Amino acid sequence: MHTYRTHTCNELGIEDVGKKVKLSGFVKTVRDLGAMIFIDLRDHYGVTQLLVNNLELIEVFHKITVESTICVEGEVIKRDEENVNDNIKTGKIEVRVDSVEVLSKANNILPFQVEDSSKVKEDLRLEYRFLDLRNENIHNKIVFRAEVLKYLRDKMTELGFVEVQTPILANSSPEGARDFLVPSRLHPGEFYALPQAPQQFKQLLMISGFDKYYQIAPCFRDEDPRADRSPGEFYQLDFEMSFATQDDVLGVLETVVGDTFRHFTNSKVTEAPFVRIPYKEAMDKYGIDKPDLRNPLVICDVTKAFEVSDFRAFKDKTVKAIKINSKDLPRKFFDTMVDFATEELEMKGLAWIRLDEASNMTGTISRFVTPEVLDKLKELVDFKENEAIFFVADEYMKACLDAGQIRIELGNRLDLIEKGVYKFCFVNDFPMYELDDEGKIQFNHNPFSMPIGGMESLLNKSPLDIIAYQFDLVCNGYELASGAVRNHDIDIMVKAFEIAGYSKEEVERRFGSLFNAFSYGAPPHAGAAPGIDRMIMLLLEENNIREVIAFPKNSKARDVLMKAPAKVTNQQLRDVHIKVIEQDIK
RNA sequence: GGCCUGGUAGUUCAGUUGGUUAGAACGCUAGCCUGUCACGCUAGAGGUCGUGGGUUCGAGCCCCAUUCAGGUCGCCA
Repeated sequence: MHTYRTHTCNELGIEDVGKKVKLSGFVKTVRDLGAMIFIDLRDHYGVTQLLVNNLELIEVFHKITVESTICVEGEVIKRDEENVNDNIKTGKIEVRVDSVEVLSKANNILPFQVEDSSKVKEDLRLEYRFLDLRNENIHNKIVFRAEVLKYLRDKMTELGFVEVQTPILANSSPEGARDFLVPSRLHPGEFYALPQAPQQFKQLLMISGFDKYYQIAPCFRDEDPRADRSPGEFYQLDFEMSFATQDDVLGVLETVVGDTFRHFTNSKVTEAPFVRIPYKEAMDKYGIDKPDLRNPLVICDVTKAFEVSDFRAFKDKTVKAIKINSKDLPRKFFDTMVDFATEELEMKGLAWIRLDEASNMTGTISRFVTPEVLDKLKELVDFKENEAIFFVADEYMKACLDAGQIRIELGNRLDLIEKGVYKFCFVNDFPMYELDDEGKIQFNHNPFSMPIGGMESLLNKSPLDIIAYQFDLVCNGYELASGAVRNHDIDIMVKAFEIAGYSKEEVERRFGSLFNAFSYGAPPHAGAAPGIDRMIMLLLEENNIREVIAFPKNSKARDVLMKAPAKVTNQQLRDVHIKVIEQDIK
């Protein structure tokens, strides 16, 4: 019977010496010593060294190019002690080749060498992703991803969740990111949309009584990418629970995500319960809704200290302060921070003062810091010798956000970020509504979230003061999951949409199916969705999400390997009743 | 859509104030080599300096436009 191999390239050891074996794989390297040639043969599993020392075969091997696939037969021989290679598992033996068959020849000039593909320009790597993925390190990230996926599935199953697959050809949801549209052939002028998340389906599943649903769900959003955000498509561990409270969902996240991080890394991982930081507090203390808790710096509000001051730049402003240890810091450090603030962040300025070891004060606003103000600062932030304070003054939210960026930059420049640790927290109590650019009230997060206090809050509170059962799971400054207690009460939902300016008829029209389903008995339910790509990226300590995706799009959302998107034939367009506007094509 | 950075050999990069024939390493081709494992040694081929215009006696280098890429802001319920 014909076979390609008796063993993989990671299998043979000292116990196999003397065996006749057959191996297949890729030619990784050729070391030609004249009367003998060494070949490293690579497959998915590992590497085995081949020895060719017969004259006829040497002639054949001279024609074999690197990265070709070959099949060899030969005998396993023991390497002498001094020739053992401890870098590979099969390093104690080699296979002396008796015959070879070239299965598929590779071009002699490769677009790049597989061994250093990670240094190559990304576009070229992606165009030849099939070669790039032969590189052991890159290959292993995809294998690692498979292990994480299996672990997540096992974990969710263990916790009693049922995996249900929801449609890919779905409907357009008017809220949120732009949809990817799919024209319908059978229904001229109508479109499917690829789901931005299985949000409405999973809520329907709760109404169907599935109690605990999960899915490793593809999500599609037509938005611009970031280093940590895959363009177009990404995967979420989407789950939803019936008769569940916010704490029930947070508990599942703590277990599933926490255990996953503990299982796949040796780093320190936050123990449950993860700290819960209300949105307002996150903005006050960290100036961001996804704080990196590895950074020890905390923002303080010192508005009160300057109330007594006549420093005009701070007059009637919120003043935020970040205190650092400034011992041995050169003056230049402060100047470059000011440059960063004004140039990178386009802030109006960045004030600072410092106290030397003798408590002498210097800094850009030292002459405005009267003894009275200084006393107040000492009281508010415990300001001492050998410390410095950076000040950000602006209208409240802008001051928070700017101070947040300064905090991050100081953490990096002063090398304060704790290493080898995953610090989790929940940010909860997000506001239900916010103002858009025109000052109109709109949903801040998910329109299907339950307001805390229910109908009573909607009726009695000012919209911007209403808080939702809406939360994020944050890890080292990355938003890892978003979740909420859903609004399952039809009256509350109508009211919630009314506040955002939607009539009952409009809600019925846009979310008709879900709206209708809520009229037939809905369990209170809640859920969340951790981002899988981002989780794997964190586990592998990658800062580019494309490294953990087998066939990623480039940062212009193009698949440079398969050449998508691409033009289609006129017949295909006619089939789906689409006419392309020529002026739109450059 | 805005801003920042970049595009030089198959790949990664260097290229001085604008000045002779644009270099290096790896890869490739040919040759030598019986213990290599990033093998070594010798020789060789390989370039529209992203593209188009301009300034100049002269442009890889300066100016303008454009394109592609990476990052970032907007955006991401």
